[in-house]
Amino acid sequence: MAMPETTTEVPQDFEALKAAILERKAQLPKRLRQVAAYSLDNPDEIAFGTAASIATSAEVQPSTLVRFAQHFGFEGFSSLQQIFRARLRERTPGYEDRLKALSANDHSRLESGSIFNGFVAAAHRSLDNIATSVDPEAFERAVDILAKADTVYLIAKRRSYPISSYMAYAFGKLKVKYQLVGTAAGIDDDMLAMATKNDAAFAVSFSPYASESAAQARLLAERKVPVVSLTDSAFSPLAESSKVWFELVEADHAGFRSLSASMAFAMALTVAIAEKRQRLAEAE
Amino acid sequence: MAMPETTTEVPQDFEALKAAILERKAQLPKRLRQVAAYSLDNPDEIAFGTAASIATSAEVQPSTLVRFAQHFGFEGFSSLQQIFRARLRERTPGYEDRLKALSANDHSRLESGSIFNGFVAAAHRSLDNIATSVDPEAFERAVDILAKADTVYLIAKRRSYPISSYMAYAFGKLKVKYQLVGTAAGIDDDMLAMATKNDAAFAVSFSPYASESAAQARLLAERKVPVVSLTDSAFSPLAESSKVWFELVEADHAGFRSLSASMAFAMALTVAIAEKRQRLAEAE
DNA sequence: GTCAATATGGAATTTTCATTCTATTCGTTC
DNA sequence: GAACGAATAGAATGAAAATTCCATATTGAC
Repeated sequence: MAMPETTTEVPQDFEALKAAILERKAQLPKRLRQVAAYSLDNPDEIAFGTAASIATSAEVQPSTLVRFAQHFGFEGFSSLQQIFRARLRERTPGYEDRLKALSANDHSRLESGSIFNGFVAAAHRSLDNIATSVDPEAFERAVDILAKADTVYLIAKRRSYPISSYMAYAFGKLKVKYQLVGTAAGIDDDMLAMATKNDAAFAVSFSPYASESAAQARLLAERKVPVVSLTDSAFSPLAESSKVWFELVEADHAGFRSLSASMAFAMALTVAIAEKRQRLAEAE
Repeated sequence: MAMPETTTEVPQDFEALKAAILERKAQLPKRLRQVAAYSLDNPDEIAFGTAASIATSAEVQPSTLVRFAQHFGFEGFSSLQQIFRARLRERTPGYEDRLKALSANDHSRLESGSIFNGFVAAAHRSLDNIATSVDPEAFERAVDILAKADTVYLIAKRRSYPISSYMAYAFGKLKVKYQLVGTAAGIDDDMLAMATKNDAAFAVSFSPYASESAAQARLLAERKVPVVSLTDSAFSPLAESSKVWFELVEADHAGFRSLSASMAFAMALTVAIAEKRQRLAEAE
């Protein structure tokens, strides 16, 4: 066999390997590129899995893994795997060390660093908060209402718009009928006019409240469309129109409120609804 | 598969195993105690080694390792080894448990509760990850590029759209000129045609990649408009068009990736840009 | 000191896994 | 559009590893 090992250097550590993969990714054939992407996206899997399990997960054949390794000068898949294992050995992933990593990767040294750290910390605080402030039974009721709805109307403006736009994306993927309300001012009310009591709405609004959202929620409530809402205050005008409502106070940094907890909440709600829908559909 | 042990509980994570070992260490026979000590002193070896290599290193027989594992209720050595591997694999062990500990508000009792907990834990993990994976100097460069831009073009589709829609909202409040690209397909290119090298773009794209986003970023890059991007893989087609790019892998729950870390990143970037702009304006 | 129960060492066995081999597909070039 | 070469899938192979088994040693009780 003609060994190209004198010309091409075999990467000896993970960084070198990563660089080599990125450099040559463009010229790699389809399946090998697939492996290349998988290996950099899921390095832990490569480290621990067996050739067979990795192959399944990356949707290639085991033999492809071997060929991939040989392409980069390794003798076989096993010797390539050593690189991925060494990577985990080197950096101690203990929890205590992880916190130190924050200061080792010292953002605060640089001008914008403290801003970055501040937002990450605020997001953490928000998430800690959410676990205690959301009542699981209310959550269950909310899921129930929205899962039984024919179409889910998503109401959100301004700062809460990203939340509902995520939900819209996810609902689309999950095949849940929805209407995103809050884009163009004019057509909103026409949309809402079509809602019946077999539908339901999910409204998000944080202070300062967008008065339209509250008005739209009230409109729906009057027409017996059940409304679930997420706000940052029990005094929110949304609360009174809602069958179920959640109070979720996001932590802030420099006056800018985090959205991480709301986002996590929205994802959980979305997936829980989709799951419940599936169960309901199967029960029929 | 082993029968579900009714009398002795099999430790399911490293912490539980460690506790069990320490508790029963005194009553263990000589060789098993030897293994116990070795396993807690060299957990990485257990994770990566083979039964034979570990046996040699711990100066026992391979069969002793199997006996040791069975002593603690595992089926064999391999299943015990999984615990040691999981310890290295899980980026931040502790959050799932911490949430369970918070079970005064016991979500997991209810159906949708575990979904909720799962997403909160995933968000926490993502945030831990972001602190280590974002290079502060790259962040600084990104802020610099975008702060000096006349107009910031925000490019995002699908799952990343909520990110840029938040940035759009915040930029509006902060009086930073921006253009949100990604709403209606038709007018996007006309918008981008107006971009000059005095502008800049921020593109977000996660796999599966929206090819439009990549194409638009390339278009801008060709016209010397500096592009900063946020992706979840070095393989993202965005990376090659970007002056600065960030790789940010969000943790997932049940296959749904969190957005919390990206959101925190976006907020930090937005505010950092606005702040820098103000400083630049004052300096004039 | 003897017996029984438990623990241990080391070989035998079985299982699992990486690698190799070959037929087939895919993509190019002439 | 035919023919060649590269790339790939999937089964076959052989090596390595985990586990089991059994003979021997050690420990503790009476």
